[in-house]
Amino acid sequence: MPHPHHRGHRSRSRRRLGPGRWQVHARVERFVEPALLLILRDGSTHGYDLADSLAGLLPGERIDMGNLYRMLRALEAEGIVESEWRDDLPGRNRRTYRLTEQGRTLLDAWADALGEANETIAAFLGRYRDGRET
Amino acid sequence: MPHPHHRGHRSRSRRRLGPGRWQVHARVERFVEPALLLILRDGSTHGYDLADSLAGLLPGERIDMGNLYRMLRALEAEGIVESEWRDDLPGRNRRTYRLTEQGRTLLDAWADALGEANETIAAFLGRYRDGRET
DNA sequence: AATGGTATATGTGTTTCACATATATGTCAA
DNA sequence: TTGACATATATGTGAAACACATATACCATT
Repeated sequence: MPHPHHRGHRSRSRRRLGPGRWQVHARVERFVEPALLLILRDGSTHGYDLADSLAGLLPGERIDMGNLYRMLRALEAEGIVESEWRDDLPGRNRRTYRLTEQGRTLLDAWADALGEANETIAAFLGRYRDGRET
Repeated sequence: MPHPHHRGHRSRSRRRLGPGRWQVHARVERFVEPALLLILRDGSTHGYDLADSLAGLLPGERIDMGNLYRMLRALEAEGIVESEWRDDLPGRNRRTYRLTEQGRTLLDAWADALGEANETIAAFLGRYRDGRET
C-alpha cells in the first residue's frame, strides 16, 4: 500500500518544465458543461458514451469520469437534463440522458457567453501581436 | 454585527435568474496572469495602476486587488516579474513591477495556449450553429 | 481632525477540479 | 469456470483558483 504522502502541488494551468520554462494550458472554466449540453442536443446517450463524444470537443483534455457523472446528476437535479434507466439495450444496464427545454435554454446562454469569451481572447491576442510586430 | 451564516452557494460561471433561466459567464482560468504579463510587456507600472489597465483586457470582470497583489508576489517569487520600491515618485510609495526574460517567455507560452483555446471555442460554436441552422 | 482616494497587503470560505478508489456487469479466451 | 479486461456508474478527498471581507498606512482636501 503506497503512501499518497505529499503529492507536489501542481497548478491546473501551468506546469514547470525547467527554469523559466512553463507548459501553459488555457482552459475555460466548466467547459465540459456546455460541451455536454451540445452533445445531448444532437441526440441522447448515456454517461460512458458521452466521454468519447466529449473528447472531440475537448482536444488535449483528459475526461474525468467521476466528475462527469457527478455533473450529470447535478444537472438532472436542476432540471437541465433528464435520465432513464435502460435494461432493454444490449450490454449491461445504463442510464440514458436527454436535454430538457431548460437545458436547451442554458445551452443557448453558454453559446452567447463563449462567443464573448472568444472576443476577449481575440482582443488579447490582437494586442499581443501588435507589440510583437513593431 | 451581521452573521455571515450560510451565504448561498454561488457558482462562478452560472447564476440562477429564475426557473430555467441562468446567467452564464465563460471565463478562462487564470486569465489575469497573461493579461498582467501583457500589460507589463508594454511598460512597467505598480499594482494599483495595473488594475485599471486590466479592466480594459477583462471586460465585465471585477478586478480583485487582494488576489492581484498576491499574484504579483507569487510571480516575483518565480522570477516572472521583478519589483522595486519607489519613494521618488509623487504620491505615496509604491512597488513598481517589470517583466523579466522568463516573464516574456511565459507570456509567449500563454499566447500560444490562448490561441488554442480560441480554436476550441470556435469549434464548439461552429457545431452549435450547424445544429441551429438545419 | 475627519473624510476620502491611493496603495499594498492578509484572512478565509466556496467552487472547481485532479486523482484515487469502489462496485457491478458483460465478454472473451485459456 | 476462472481470470482478465472492457463497460458502466458512481463516491472520497485534497488542492488550486477565486470571491469576498478586512487590515494598514499614506496623502490631499475640507
